[in-house]
Amino acid sequence: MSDESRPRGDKSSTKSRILAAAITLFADQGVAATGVRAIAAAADVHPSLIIHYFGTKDGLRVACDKHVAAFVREHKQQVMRSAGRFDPAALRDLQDGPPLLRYLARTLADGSPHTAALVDEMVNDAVGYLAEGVASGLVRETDYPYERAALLAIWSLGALALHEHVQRLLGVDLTNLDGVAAMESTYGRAASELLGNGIYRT
Amino acid sequence: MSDESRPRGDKSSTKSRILAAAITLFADQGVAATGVRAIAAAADVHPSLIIHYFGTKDGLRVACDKHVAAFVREHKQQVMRSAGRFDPAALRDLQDGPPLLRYLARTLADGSPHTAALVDEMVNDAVGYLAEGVASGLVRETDYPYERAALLAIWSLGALALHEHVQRLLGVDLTNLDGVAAMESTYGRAASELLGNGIYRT
DNA sequence: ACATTAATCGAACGTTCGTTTAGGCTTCGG
DNA sequence: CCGAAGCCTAAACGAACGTTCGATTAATGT
Repeated sequence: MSDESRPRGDKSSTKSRILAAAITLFADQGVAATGVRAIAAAADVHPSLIIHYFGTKDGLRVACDKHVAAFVREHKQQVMRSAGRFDPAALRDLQDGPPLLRYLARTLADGSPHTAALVDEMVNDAVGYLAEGVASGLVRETDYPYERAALLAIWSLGALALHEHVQRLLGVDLTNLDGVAAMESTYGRAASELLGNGIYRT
Repeated sequence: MSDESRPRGDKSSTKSRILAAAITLFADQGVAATGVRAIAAAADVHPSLIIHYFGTKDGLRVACDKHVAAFVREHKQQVMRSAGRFDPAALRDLQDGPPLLRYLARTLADGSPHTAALVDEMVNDAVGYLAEGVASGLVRETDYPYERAALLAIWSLGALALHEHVQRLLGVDLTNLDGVAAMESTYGRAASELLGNGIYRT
């Protein structure tokens, strides 16, 4: 490999290689079940280097949280599939790299402060989106706009958290899908019908 | 001769005390983050006794899965709150004892075979319930009854899995609620509106 | 009364955990 | 050239992990 611009190996990449490996393993097995040694092996570095860079294992977890949160903040609408508009191209970044959405799904259920803040932001954004929809006549009015937005967000993110079950039941992988495929999928079809008409006959 | 020898101490059942402690701690901290020693201390028994009864820690986890699954099977409709009918009295058992719903919420996201089977059952039951609703004219028809049932189940269970966020956003604790309170809650109100009318203006 | 069996404890096993400490290399400014 | 600085490794620490083994106690069958 050619590396001459940076000191040892790849400099800027080592830290992010650790981060990527950590996100992958945390997403796959959970944080508590993943040891620093396994992460180090996956990143091809020495375990103590992780401590050197991130201080502690929990520091690494926080760094992962922040990294994923930063990414999701840039692609909020795409993550909230069932209630938003789609920009398929923006999700291309998800196809490669560490499984950020699977990591998010993990931490949604595990509960981290950063994820909680992220969810709060998404709900507030959803309130705005839905208000725009109401103003343009596309979305029904409601007496409880905040609660409606919160519930839509919960349902979207809950489905993401249970993506294994969604995959098994509906054959759709919510963590590995771009927006177009989501709308054309079984999940998207059923969601459109439910949110379009409701279930109860009027 | 079949069942019991109740030799030592008081112990209505030491085994079930261990099970209850394990469910509580697993629900609170996750399986991987909970040690057998902590469970043993909570159940006030010696750690090796857990191994003696359940063979291995994973055997204990499986026993917890089965125990929770058995309980949920008896109260299926109550767990699937947003899509079903309610029998408030049947949930009284949840107020005391180990936090079975919190444990279920954990394993829904963590993924265990028993939980997956349980979810599959609930979806199939929901198909039946919804078909009855259609027959009685209460529920809209659909071209995709299975997908609709699956998605409703996913949303209900997903909200349960994200109960911490639901609590924070809507002030409702889905793991500690009986059916009536669920319908009167912010969550129930928003869910009724969404599933009743949909969001999109027709 | 005695042998049997189940229930429970106490102590230790070997492993893995997260972390610490010390020190090699490499690169580079003076 | 040299010493400082940064990247990274090697070896080891104490604690906690899941588990094993053997002994002790109490109920049961005969």
